[in-house]
Amino acid sequence: MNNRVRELRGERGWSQADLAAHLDVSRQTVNAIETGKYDPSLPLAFKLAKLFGLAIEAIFEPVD
Amino acid sequence: MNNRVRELRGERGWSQADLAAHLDVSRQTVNAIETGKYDPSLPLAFKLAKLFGLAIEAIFEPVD
DNA sequence: TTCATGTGTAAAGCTTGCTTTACATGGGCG
DNA sequence: CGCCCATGTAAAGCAAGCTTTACACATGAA
Repeated sequence: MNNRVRELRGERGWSQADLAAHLDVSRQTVNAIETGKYDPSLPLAFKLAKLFGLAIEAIFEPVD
Repeated sequence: MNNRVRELRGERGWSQADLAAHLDVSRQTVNAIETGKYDPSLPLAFKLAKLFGLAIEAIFEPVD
């Protein structure tokens, strides 16, 4: 699963810690998602989509 | 998180076992998602969306 | 140089997602 | 009645998501 989280975060000038605070998760979780260590849960994917004002499909892409 | 999986499955005349086979998961996993025991992973949500020809947002709704 | 900030990573531990096996119930059909 | 099918649920176990604490490194500013 590829994602555009780092790019979208960068557009807003946010640090990983800033984004983590907005999502109410740890900074390590944001880092793990950005670096592809694991995929977010579905609820967290929805939080990201809402925060960035995008559809989940516009942020995440199943790589198969 | 509410979802329309049971409804969408019903429209196709599929059993939980049928849907599970299409998704390559166990029947118990389909049942657990339909009965709200837990949410699917993001990759499984993408599989459901693709199978039903819908956006993830059209199947799942964060209840908050 | 010293310090703060941002990022990457690691370990231990808890919770959630998913598996296999198994049993119970209800409905329809012979 | 006896049988099949669909569904619900439970237990045990493994994998994935997320936490806290902690350390390393790079960059930029004082």
